[in-house]
Amino acid sequence: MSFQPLTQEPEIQRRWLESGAFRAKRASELLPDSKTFYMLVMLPYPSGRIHMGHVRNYTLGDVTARFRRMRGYEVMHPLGWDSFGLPAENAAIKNGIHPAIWTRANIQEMKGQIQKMGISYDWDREVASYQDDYYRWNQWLFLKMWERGDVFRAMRTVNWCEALGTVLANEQVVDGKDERTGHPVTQKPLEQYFFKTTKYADELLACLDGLDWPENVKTMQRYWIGRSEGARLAFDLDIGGEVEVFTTRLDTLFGVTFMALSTEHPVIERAAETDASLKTFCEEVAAVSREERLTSDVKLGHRTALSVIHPFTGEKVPVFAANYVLMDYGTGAVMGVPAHDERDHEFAEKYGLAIPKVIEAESAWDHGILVNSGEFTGLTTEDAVTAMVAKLGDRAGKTTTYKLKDWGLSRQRYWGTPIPTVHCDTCGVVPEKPENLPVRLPEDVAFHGVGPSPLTTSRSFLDCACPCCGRPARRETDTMDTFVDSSWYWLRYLDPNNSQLPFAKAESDAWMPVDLYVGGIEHATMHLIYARYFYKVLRDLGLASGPEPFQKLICQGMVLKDGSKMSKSKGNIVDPDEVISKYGADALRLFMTFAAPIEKEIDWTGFEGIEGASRFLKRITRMVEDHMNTAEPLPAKEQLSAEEKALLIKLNQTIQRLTDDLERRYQFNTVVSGLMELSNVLHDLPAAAPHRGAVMQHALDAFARLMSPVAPHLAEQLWSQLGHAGLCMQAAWPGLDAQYLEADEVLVVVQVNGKVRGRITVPASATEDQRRQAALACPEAQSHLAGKEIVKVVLPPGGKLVSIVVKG
RNA sequence: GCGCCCGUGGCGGAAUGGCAGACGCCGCGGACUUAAAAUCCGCUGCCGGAAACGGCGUGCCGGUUCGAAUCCGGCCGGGCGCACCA
Repeated sequence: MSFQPLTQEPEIQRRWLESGAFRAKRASELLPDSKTFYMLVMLPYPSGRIHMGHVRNYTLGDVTARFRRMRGYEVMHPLGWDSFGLPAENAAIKNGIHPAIWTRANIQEMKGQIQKMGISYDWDREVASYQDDYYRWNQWLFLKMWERGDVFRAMRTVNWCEALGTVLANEQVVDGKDERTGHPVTQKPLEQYFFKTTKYADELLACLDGLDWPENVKTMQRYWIGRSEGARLAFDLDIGGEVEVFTTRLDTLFGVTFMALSTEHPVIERAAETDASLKTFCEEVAAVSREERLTSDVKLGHRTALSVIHPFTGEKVPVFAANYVLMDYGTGAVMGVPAHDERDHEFAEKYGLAIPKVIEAESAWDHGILVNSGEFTGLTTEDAVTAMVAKLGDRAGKTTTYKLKDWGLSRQRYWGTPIPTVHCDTCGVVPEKPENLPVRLPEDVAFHGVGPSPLTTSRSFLDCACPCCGRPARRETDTMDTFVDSSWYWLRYLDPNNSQLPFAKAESDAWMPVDLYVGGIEHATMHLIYARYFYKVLRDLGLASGPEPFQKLICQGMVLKDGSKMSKSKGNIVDPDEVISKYGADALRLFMTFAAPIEKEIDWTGFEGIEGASRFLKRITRMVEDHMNTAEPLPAKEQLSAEEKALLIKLNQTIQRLTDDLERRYQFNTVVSGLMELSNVLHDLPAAAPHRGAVMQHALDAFARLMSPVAPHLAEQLWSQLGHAGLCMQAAWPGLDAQYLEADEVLVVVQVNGKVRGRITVPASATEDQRRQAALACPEAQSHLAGKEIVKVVLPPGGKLVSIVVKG
């Protein structure tokens, strides 16, 4: 049978599904000595169509899953849908259809496309976050976290659009206006729910060291967590009360000439009530948009009528409101030491403040020895901090702060998991009872695109009984950030039908941690921090074991077209379906695997690459067609011709290399080049080779299995043609035959002073001394040795090279 | 500004301190064909040479080593992330 992917691939996909070959075992079915492998790809958003980024991601995951199955592992390889979020709601506004209908249709469409790729997902484990048997467990976990004190409520500013009467996400705000309608957007404080992620900041930081993740992702997370050791110190206000600062340089305390407070600091807000010009200043700072803040670092300040008292000198220090002090880091207040801090220096120069030097060091911003610092003069930075903390008593203490923020999970939206709390006039905000879950999204809603979330207008949703006192109460209308959905989904795959718990611990103990997680670099911080945080919470709830969910992470590069990202607006999308309907799934998979190393970008320049992949598959097919099946056993090594032996050596070297590439190196592109090299050698075997039939049968049997992870459809077809009854994907990965790993004679390179001057062939069994003698005798080397003194001869391990060092 | 990653033929890339450019794409020559496509055979880093062969060569400069694309230091260029974090 020739290469006819368009008719053959669907047929083979049907055989796979009927045989249940993709099904993963439950914990109870695993044997004590079963080796398991959990292959996970990032949860996709059902936008409507798959794109080349998905194709690349899923192909590489599938190659690994299929390879591990053939290596005898029990493999978990599931997929689901990140199916809550804004686009569905926008589509509902635009087209007048319910988000659920839009979402369901998209999932169906994309699932069909993925199935055409021949990806070996266990579809019985498919989950979708918009379904209530998924999101009820978001709610259940929320209640558990509430009980443990891991959830709290606090004020936070949001992007508020008065004209639309709604809250907007950061990416919806452009130039301080709603990007859709152009209505102005302002900042408005709102009471919202938070997860206490900072509670795990230290552990999240410490555990990074043990993870087999790309270094740049780990670095990004370390920076994101932003641990900083320093001290807190309280200054007394002249009008009573105090202001606490956080500083990493308590040793510079005698250099303080001003106090800079955030415009949102409570002390400033109170002062602004009686100080009109301060109030104006604060409003001006607040009016600066996010983008402007990011591009400009001009320092602005406003001197208040307040002062604080220096704890050692007793001098009065003026208090400023300043735009460069962030309310949500440290205490929102900074002690200004212009001589030893770059930002404070700029500020002091601008406002004419004194800049007294109190540290002697190489540069102004370095640690050093204290000067002009009273009794602390002469101490080092480190000793001074300790001494000052001791002297200041209750007023100061060493402390650690983080850039990591608590996770604000409230969204004022319809299409998300309802937060399971109730507002009661008597009891306040109280959690819903677990037995009342799920709190379902109401159906009696309309989508206008104006005004608050439809949840706030649905009587059937709003009206409820207080879980504490039973009196009429109002349901919470905030829904959860969709990052909650994606923070534990891989555990639900393990037990998708459990109606008692989000998942059974036996299942997570059997499969966790995930052995390989593949996805885009864009999730380096947010998703991958939230997911790690959730896993630690789940562990502390007794639901999961182990500190970390994802042992190995690979971030695959983007698929580009002519150097830029494929997007609808640019009109440069290459549709995977089109490629499959012309070349077949195997050709696309092969090209995606071969084109570049996994972490690099691929530029889809044209169809040359896919043509090449298709050509290779045709060549392989022809080779099997031209071969006559035989049951004749492989003859002993001594009986084989030189070419036949060479072929078997190449075969075994290829098996060894591919196994290492797939098992240890996760280097997929060289798997394909290895297959191509082997096919070239098979192709070159002379027609008259004495044992051609048996040798080719042996080699092709192995070849079909070696190509099976990358081009599984054609591998099945060839496997059948080669006379095998079962599925190739269920056959064992080829083993190594040690006698064919090395040739009888090996090539040895001869270097003179580091340059290659000759090549000799010696028996594989040659001793070091024999190799040395043969190298020295080699004529090409001789011409470079004549008249020179041999200083030494180096024979590195491996025996493939002799390095001669000469002088004169 | 700070941090991380990456610089190899016309292109994608290979080389796990040991023959730089595997494998593929493009291109060129040939076979088959009335012709074309497909397929098959061959060539293809640069300079010199008819060839044998020689020289140069992995962004640049230096170092370690018998030996460096690979390790170390400095610089140049590109990408990504963070960005007033006290």
